[in-house]
Amino acid sequence: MVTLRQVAERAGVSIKTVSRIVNGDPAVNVKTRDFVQVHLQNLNYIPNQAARQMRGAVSTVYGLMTDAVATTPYSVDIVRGAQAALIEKHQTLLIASTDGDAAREAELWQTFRSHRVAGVIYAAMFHKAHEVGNPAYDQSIILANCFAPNNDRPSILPDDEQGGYTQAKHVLKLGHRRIGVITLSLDIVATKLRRQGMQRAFNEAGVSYNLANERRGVVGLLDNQTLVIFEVATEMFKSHNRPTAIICGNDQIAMQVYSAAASMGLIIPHDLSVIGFDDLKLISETLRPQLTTVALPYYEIGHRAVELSISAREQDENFAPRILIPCPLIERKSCRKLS
Amino acid sequence: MVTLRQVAERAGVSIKTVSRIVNGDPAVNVKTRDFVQVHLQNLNYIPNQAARQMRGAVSTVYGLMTDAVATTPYSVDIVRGAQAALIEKHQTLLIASTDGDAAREAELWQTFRSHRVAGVIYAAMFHKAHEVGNPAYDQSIILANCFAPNNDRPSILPDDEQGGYTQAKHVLKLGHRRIGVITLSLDIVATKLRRQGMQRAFNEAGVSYNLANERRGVVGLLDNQTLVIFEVATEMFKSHNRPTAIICGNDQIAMQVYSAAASMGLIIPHDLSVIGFDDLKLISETLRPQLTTVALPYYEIGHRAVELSISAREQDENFAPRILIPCPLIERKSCRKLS
DNA sequence: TTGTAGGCGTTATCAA
DNA sequence: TTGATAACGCCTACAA
Repeated sequence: MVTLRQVAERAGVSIKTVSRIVNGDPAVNVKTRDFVQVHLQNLNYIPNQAARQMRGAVSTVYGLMTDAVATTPYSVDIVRGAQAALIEKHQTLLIASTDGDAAREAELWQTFRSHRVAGVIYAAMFHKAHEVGNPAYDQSIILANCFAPNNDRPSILPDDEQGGYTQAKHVLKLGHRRIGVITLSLDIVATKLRRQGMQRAFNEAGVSYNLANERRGVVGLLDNQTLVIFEVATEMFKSHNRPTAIICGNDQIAMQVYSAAASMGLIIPHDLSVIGFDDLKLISETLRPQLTTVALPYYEIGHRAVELSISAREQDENFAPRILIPCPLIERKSCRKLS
Repeated sequence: MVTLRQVAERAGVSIKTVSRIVNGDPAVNVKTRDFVQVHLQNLNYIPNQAARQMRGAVSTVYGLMTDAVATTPYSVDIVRGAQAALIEKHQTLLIASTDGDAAREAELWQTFRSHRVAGVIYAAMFHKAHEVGNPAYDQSIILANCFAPNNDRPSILPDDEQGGYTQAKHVLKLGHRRIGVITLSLDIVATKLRRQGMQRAFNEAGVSYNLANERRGVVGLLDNQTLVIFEVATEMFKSHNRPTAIICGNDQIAMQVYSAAASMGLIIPHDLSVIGFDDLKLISETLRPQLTTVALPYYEIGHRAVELSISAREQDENFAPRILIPCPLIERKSCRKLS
């Protein structure tokens, strides 16, 4: 690798002069600059980050730690969002996955420390609590799509309460009153929050939220039991008072509802309105009719997490905001207005 | 950050002694070792990678460059595979995305060079040719899910020819003879390769591959035109000689075929066998019946790419193997044996 | 406007 | 078995 010294020798100037030029210091003669720049080009000089950083400069590398267990495929958009935010600032991203293993996580904190990363984002692949297992990491840690049990760390989260509200509000506004709900498992954070949101929407509309119309689904993406939804939906449709709209805990559930509806001869959205959650485009854009749903703002979460990480460096250690990112309604073709 | 010097002072030994202990040099008195190790622990010493690397050690960081345009959600498994392979070797991964922009790519080569990464993997999100745009990167570059137009770089690719063969072989073996094919766009590499594979299977079975049964689909995942498949399939089913099996270019196409079949009252697999490609679990495991398909081995591709990168460091510059990873058949419930 | 000296944290060399 | 010294490439402080 070419060093400043080598360029300096070729150009017949001092190391410092070359350094100035590389770093755009204006205090340098234009002629010298142009002259040296040619050599810089010819030798294809690239500054050595390690050396720069050792000299005391702030690291240009951020760390991103993920727990890639039971991954939903679109949650990697968190990573994309983070990358995008970082590239704007000419920073780079060191990435690693714990696979949900605490020992691995501990190792990774060491690794990140060893690289003196400027900050780290811990990103969970679904919304949950996570106690960061680092005994002694001293830079900023931002939680993305997860939160500290004691709320003592900055975190960026999807606003699931608002998401549930948005789902319910949408179908209510379209005039639906007999509304079925098929949720994810009750033990995940998002389910509870969304239900609160739905209840709020029902209250506002002066409709009582009828638990009897709620069914519990299954969360596991890779879980064969998701097929259970088909039965659940079918049973709902057989009811003498069958719902005119179904609110689903995610798009996969909605997909099953489509199947169940088709098998009973119900036409969506004419006979039945369906609204999903997540906006898994693979599903939402491929279903016929395309699925109206509420999106999980993963990209935005990653993006904001990086911004927060950067700004956190100037905060004191009690800095622990909890930032909620809205889940937008994505209107497509699966809901109709009752007249 | 704690340095060797600080530990040395505390322990009352020389810097070099501490260094020896940190690096597991056996030439050190056991007593000294134990004694110093206590201080190492107490002060929570972590070696500074930048300093180590500057001293001339080999970098422990690899670079991964992706082109995240029009991403299929599961192709990120390439990244997972790469991470897994790297963690086994206690290496880390610097990651960045070009977004398909050549200027950005050029910048990234500089960045990677600047960090003196030990090697880089360029991973495409779908199988294609890619001319690496690096004027002067001198370490090993491995192409994952893509290949150099001149075949002058090592690359790891899915064996699409074998994948197509596997699809066709499967339905032929089940006794199907009237077989419809809905491909991806013809301008992508995979389509041509898979068709060759299908033709090979047909030849082996002594059946002629009838182009009249082939329809061209659309590749764009985010493309509304995928809905066109529904019409294509419906038209096929209306034919007086309707196919008993459909080979699909991907699982999304298969999903559309399911819809079309349902709307015509055809039961899968009784009236129609369907085989997909990609194994997008979100779809393949959620469809009813679950979809028989051929998987794209993304994880494996990422894993092998890293292994290749590591071994490539000892090769001369003409090292340019082209390694094909098989696409395995994932048998589920959507195909039946004709009796 | 340009250059010199020194030091960042680590490891290799050589000496004790 | 241990330690002093130099060097890696860069940048800051200071001087010319």
